[in-house]
Amino acid sequence: MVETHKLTKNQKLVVEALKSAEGPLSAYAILEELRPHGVKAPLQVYRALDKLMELKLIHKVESMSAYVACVQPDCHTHKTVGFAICSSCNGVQELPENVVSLHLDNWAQETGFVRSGIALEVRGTCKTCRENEAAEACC
Amino acid sequence: MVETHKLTKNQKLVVEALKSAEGPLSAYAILEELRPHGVKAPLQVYRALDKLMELKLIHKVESMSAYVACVQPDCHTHKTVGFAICSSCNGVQELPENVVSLHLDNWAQETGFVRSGIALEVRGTCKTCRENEAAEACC
DNA sequence: GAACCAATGTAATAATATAACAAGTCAAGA
DNA sequence: TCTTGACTTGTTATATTATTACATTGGTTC
Repeated sequence: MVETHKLTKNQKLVVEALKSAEGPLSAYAILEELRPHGVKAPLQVYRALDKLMELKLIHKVESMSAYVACVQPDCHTHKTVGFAICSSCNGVQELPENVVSLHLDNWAQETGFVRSGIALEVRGTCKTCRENEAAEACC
Repeated sequence: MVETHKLTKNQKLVVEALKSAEGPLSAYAILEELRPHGVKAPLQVYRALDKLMELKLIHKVESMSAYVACVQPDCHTHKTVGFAICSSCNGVQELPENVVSLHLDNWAQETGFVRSGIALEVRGTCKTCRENEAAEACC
């Protein structure tokens, strides 16, 4: 279990905002949401985000400049992290660790590159949006 | 062969700047480099970048907000693209297509997610930097 | 308490990216 | 040739994302 009780006030606020969000939030979206709770400046959010990423409680979706709470139960132990992002609804699904790593290990060994982390962002259209688009087109 | 002769003036300038660069360049770094050639505004660069990405002649390294010319000979046919980024020197190596795709296909089929593109950014330390660090530490 | 370290608050600014609109270019067809 | 329309361009202004710098607070250790 993660020791969430050690988090500071701002860190708790930020991680809770992300957990209760539908999808990824930008730093400034988080700021707006937390203004009523006394968070006033971008830096307060960014500092909390940095620490939370260090603790592997959240992730940054690089291609969106946005942040998500990790949904996988033992995510803080992951070395491999990926997302599937729907270009239509901006929804994000986490990719299980096993979809990626294997081949990379070989490549890393061959080239002498030592991995510390990975960002995998798959773009596409999710099932729901695809079905909606099909429904609109058919009639 | 790619039809580079169809590129507009700004597009040619931008792609050439990226090709002759050591590593990834930010949009504003490109702008500074091209000022002597009459490029004056960020939008001129961003528009060229957009088109070049559409043509698959260059790629964006999301986690650096920077852009690189594709080095793989048939890169414009790739659906899968990845980079290994050294956290020490910021150098970027392109990952061959075959290191990633397999497992993703299964996952995509299971979840009904239709892929259109992929951004894979592996963080770590490259061989050269690792050796340099080792040399510094040993004595 | 004094010294210290980490977290905080605040203001200012840097870096990255887009919106809005006017104007120029060029090929296809009347 | 003229004109229409799609596309590219130039320019200004502005939005969005992220960091620097510095003063302050709050607890921990000696």
